[in-house]
Amino acid sequence: MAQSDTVTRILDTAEVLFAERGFAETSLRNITSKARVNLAAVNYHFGSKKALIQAVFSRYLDPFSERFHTALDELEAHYQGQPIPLEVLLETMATTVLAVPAERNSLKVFMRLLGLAYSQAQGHLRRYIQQQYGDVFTRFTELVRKATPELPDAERFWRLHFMLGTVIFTLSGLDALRDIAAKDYQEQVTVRDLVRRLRPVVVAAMNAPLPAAVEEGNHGNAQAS
Amino acid sequence: MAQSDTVTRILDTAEVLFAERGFAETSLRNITSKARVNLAAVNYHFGSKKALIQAVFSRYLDPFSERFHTALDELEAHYQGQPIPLEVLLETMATTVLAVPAERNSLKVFMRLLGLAYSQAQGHLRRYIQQQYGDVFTRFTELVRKATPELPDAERFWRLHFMLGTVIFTLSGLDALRDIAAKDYQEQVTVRDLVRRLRPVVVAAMNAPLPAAVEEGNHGNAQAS
DNA sequence: CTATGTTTAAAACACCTGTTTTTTGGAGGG
DNA sequence: CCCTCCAAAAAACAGGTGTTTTAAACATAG
Repeated sequence: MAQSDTVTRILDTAEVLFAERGFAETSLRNITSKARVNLAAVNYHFGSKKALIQAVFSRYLDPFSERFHTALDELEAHYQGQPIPLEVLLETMATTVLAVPAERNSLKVFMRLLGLAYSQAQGHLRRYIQQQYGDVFTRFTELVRKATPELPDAERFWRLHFMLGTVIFTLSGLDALRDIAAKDYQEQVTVRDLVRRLRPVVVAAMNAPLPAAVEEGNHGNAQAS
Repeated sequence: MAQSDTVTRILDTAEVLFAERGFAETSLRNITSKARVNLAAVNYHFGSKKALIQAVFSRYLDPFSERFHTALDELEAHYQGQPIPLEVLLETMATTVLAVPAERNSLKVFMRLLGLAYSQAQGHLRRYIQQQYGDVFTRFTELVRKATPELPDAERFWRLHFMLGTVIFTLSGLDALRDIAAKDYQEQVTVRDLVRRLRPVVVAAMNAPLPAAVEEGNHGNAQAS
């Protein structure tokens, strides 16, 4: 019983503190004392603080990766080689992302962690995520490519990252934004409400007209919706 | 000569290291040794590390705030009470942002700093920026409101922050993204190129159709472009 | 030239960091 | 019963942190 109870208590506490304050600002003593666990337990069970950070991510990303793969399997089976519409792909991704933390902690923590993975230095983390979960992302982008054949590859690449920024930035900074929004519009916004607002914005952004060419006159300015 | 040279050397070095590694991961000894300045000089000239961080931001945001205010003055004078088109507002903001670091360090540093201000814990920084430069942002959003009268207030609020996330996320994580992009598309992307790509995406996102209503049937789904 | 106030330099301070080692506790299996 | 094994607790370690203090150098005004 006390077997792996310590491990999960460490993980549960660590993910919350990491999400709240970042990695460098969260000490092992913060974690272990709040988890009511001995300080040495972290290095005993995980080996190092870096390994603990990666373990926190794995506990979210492993289920996500698996669920998303099977969801894409089903989509591909259903569409039988035909390109899957962009809206369906985005909807599937959103659904999967929303489903994962439901069985764990809050979605907010998950998003904050993703945001930190990008913004904090922590080179080891980006490398770990890249080589551990890069294939899911690659598979998804390939499907998006088939769904938007009119988009130049580079343009699609950048727009996907634009939208990644939108989602991560919004949902990871949700608490602060929610405060401002509540102050100005006295409206209690939920995550699902935000996702509802995000959908048309993301679709419109992906379908935006191509930018004006850099050198020659404004050709290639056709509406793509 | 050695008068305020120490101060600027500290600021020049600090902003680069902060942008590269974040605030907590950058020690005063890192800064002072690289700037070839005595350790105590930081606390002597700035008072504390927090104050140094704020000083780094002020050196960017003070010129930006001033330039942006005068740019908006000119716009308002030119349009004489008529609503300023959204594209013009966005273009003006982009131009001002691009103009500020031209006389200082690179734009990349400026954007990284902005991203850190949001993502890092550092509550004092958000508070400082809010009460120091909040009025410029308020003025801008008010102009955007007049430019997009068909948008509900809450919707416009969220879309502005969606786009803020896009820009900050993209430009602050530019190095990492540039590496990936170069690997896949062997295309050396510049900041100005990215801004060119961002323009139609941001405009399309702001003009996206309203989201489906949350409770009742799908009314309120009118195209807003 | 002597004072005075300001800037640098060096050292010390008190504290916190991640990690390692040593010691203790308590189940199972022979 | 003893003994091994594994987890937990306590303590120690080596090093880094922001900040403060002390001492020296310097310029400038009286």
